[in-house]
Amino acid sequence: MYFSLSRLVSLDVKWADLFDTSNPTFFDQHHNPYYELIVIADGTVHLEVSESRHTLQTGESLLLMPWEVHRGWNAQERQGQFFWVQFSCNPDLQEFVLERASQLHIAHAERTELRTTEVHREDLLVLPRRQQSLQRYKLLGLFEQLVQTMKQSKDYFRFHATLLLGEILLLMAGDFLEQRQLGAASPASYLTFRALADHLNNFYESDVSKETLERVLERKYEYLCQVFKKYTGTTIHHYVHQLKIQRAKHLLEQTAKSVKEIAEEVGYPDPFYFSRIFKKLVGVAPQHYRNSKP
DNA sequence: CACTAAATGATTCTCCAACA
DNA sequence: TGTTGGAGAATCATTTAGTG
Repeated sequence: MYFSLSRLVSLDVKWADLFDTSNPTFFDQHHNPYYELIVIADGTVHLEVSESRHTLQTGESLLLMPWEVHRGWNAQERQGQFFWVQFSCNPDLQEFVLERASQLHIAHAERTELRTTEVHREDLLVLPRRQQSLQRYKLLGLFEQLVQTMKQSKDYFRFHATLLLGEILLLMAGDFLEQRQLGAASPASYLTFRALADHLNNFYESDVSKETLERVLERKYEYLCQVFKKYTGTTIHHYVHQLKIQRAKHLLEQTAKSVKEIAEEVGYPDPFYFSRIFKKLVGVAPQHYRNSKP
């Protein structure tokens, strides 16, 4: 079973601690209103979670859903210690159906965020319900820090705890990716795409013609379009317009420059054309946009 | 998989005029 | 000063077929 976590999530650590299974309450029923992540710190832990019984070794992790009932079992065997953290998460974790291994690849590299203000897609972290970490000491180290942080309750400890939890989740998701032997090498086309996007980001107001792009990147334009579309879902010039308009909006709000000057500055020699594009992308004409802002 | 050539359809861009 | 619209030319985007 797998879960996906949105990149745009807000996390909140509720509590974290180290639990020793010699504590007699280990065999009582436990449940809580939050997500709970358990990582075995030492020894073996026998844990029963809603009817299914797990035997977890050091470094293994188990992700519990809110209100999921869990308790220890197998009282005969000696058991160890585990870290746990309870957290809330918005949006919630989604159950993730992993049909093909390639889905992970898509989550990892297929679409990329550009430098515009709009969010084109959410990258999802994929977290397995149960997993043995490849970097168990790093994981346990992070947990140790998390528990310390929550105990000290000073400075920005809640903020720090959130970052630590994020790092823990990222580490686990990264491990999972690696275990799938995916996400290792970036394809060459991705590097081409990066170079292209960098060029657009830097020169969008001056020179992004077909010829220049071919010359700078030493690839045929047809290919560049193909690659750009593949990673972003949009076209080169649509992206350039977005960059220009984004800057124009800023200039309209923050300066007293005329529309004509702004058009010139962001890369539209023809102010008539600038107006038209602005209207198309923003919904209102430049001057109206400026007037509507306080 | 990375890339090119060629063909074709799509859109963007320029320039002009009319109007608020 | 700024917005909107049209017409035609210039560019751009996409597809298909093909190479190593």
